[in-house]
Amino acid sequence: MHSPKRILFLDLVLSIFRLNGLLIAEGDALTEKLGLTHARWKVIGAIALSNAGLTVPGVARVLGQSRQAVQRITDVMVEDGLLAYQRNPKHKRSVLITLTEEGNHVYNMLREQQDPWVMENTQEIPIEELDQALRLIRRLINKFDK
Amino acid sequence: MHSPKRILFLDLVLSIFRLNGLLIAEGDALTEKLGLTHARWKVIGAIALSNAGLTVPGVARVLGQSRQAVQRITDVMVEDGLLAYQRNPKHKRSVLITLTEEGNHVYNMLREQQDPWVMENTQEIPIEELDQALRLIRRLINKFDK
DNA sequence: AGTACAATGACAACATGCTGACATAGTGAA
DNA sequence: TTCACTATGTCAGCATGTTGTCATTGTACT
Repeated sequence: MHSPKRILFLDLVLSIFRLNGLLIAEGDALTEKLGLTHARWKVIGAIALSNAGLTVPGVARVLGQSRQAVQRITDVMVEDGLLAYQRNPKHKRSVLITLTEEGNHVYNMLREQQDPWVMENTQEIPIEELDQALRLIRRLINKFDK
Repeated sequence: MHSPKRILFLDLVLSIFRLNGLLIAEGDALTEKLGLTHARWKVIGAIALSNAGLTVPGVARVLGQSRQAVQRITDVMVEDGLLAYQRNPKHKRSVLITLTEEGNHVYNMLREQQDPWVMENTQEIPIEELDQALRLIRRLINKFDK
């Protein structure tokens, strides 16, 4: 039962693993000077993009990770002065995470690094191809994320 | 500079992270009964697919990982009786990894689990879409892997 | 109100990945 | 042959992810 589709799908899965590793390495290299790691810019990005403010489990849900993993990262980032915990009117213990002034500054620098990187790597790729690939990946995400 | 392409690409990157996590979870669930983890079936798969026999750094190159990470996994799998190290005529210290009888058995069971899973998850996806997505991902892999 | 269930923080154990460092083995060029 | 460079095994430290557990807080239903 070596249907072409089977081979293709397994190849796709392995390629996702591979690309994931490479993207993490790219992200780490890109943000090394900012003192960030991939785990940290994922968190910073999630918080920066949220208007209302996020709790730790909220960030975890956005990123599709365990709340414990996110908690560990945010605790360190608060120590480092990038994030701050603020009282949450909706919950006695579950605080809201916000970017400090320094966190905002780092986020802006992150954007400055990221923009040319994106440009460089999508230049010769038609937007339709990106769109199609994204749609397939989203389809798979929905299939596995219930 | 919020071009659609920029947004699209960042979205794609985040989706790859997300799908990667979900695929690992799927793989772990699928192979739990076999006593495997995602790190182990990646290694088993790489070795099973190689004709000539692979060394530890060889597996690492195939999987795009550090040789140290692979070494740690294979050492445990040898202890568990799934893999065996064999003398390498080409190198005094760098042994070849082979599947033991039990390793082969586990690999076959892995295939039996995997096949219906692949079927189930690709049923309504046209083969052309899979192919296009794979090609884009390969293109990105080549861009980042030098 | 009371009670069961879900969500959260906190801590621990563990699996995996990375890099760095060092000794040894293999390779290729002078 | 000799010597520099690369490849490999090995050990260590660290970052990040997962799951499990327990106490506490929120929520929803009766």
